[in-house]
Amino acid sequence: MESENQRFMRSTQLLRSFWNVQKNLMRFVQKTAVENGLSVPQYSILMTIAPHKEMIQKSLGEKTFLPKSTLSQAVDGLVQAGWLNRQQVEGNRREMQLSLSEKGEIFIKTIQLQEDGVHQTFQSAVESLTERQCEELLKANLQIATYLEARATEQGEDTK
Amino acid sequence: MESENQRFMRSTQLLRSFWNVQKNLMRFVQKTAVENGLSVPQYSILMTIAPHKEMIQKSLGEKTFLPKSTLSQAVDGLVQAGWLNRQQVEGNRREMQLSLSEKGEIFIKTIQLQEDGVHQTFQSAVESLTERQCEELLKANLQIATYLEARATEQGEDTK
DNA sequence: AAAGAACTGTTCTATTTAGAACTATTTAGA
DNA sequence: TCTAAATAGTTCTAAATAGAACAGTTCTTT
Repeated sequence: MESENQRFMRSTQLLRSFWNVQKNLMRFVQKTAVENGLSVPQYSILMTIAPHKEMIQKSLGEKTFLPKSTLSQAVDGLVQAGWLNRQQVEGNRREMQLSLSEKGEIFIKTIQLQEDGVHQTFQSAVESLTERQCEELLKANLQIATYLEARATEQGEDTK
Repeated sequence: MESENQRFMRSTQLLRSFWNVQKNLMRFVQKTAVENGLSVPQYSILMTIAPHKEMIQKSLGEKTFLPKSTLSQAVDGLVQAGWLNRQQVEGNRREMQLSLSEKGEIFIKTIQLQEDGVHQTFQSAVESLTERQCEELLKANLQIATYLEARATEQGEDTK
């Protein structure tokens, strides 16, 4: 049987290790974003929409957790820059359908290939991990993220 | 032998999983910070200084990666709130010695014990992991963070 | 089908953040 | 030892961010 204190120390240590990865990752994200003329929210939006090609703005908000004012402005910038198309959803004039333009798709691919960008750098970082380690990591991360997400929605059932 | 493309997909998947943890973690960090009247940088500073009790502002900058203007202002707020003490380093009038006040130490402990704060929530999240999983996670995170940090300093040898 | 509640997104404003210029001090080197 | 370069931190300013109020639309209830 392990003491409450031990459990606390272990989780603190883990939290620190995640925080550490986070800080380092954010440095690269920030740099990659700026180098491509994007804000961090904008970068985040593009990477979120990338695998789907198109999304309702609402779901984008749910995925990215960006406050809706931030989201709205960030999207606006992306539309102006020509990376995203925006139009009202057919049959629901409240919602906004966002989709990657062709230029936008190419832009994302370019970003992902940039030497010294987040993507390439992270890929190198991950290369030192074994196949098993990767799988374990994916599993653990998913487990943690899922738990946190559940806790968050369970608490903040209120407006935002 | 595995294709370049497979490696890319795997790393993308991993990057997404970290980004996912990151987003969820940040929601709680943000919330915890605000509830205690702190900005995110200020929260970050307190958590960084916590295990050492005192630090030179310079090293704080190196640990947190905060731009020095942000750091300066955040520290100033913490000093004004009475959580930190600040004085010139003995024998070097450029550097600033920062240390937790007694109030500050208590404050941090309080934060860490808050139900629904990052710390307690993360602890619950981690409870579902096995002992082995924790160790693996720590190792992998350390490996990744270390790599990223090395890459960053190797590139950005310039000023900031 | 009218009234009110809920929803989606935008706009407005205040706050936070961060680059750039600056001040003060220390270190290096000629 | 004098000058130039480097360092540590602060201040100033512009930009990014996010809460609050808002506008328009849809859904619910009666």
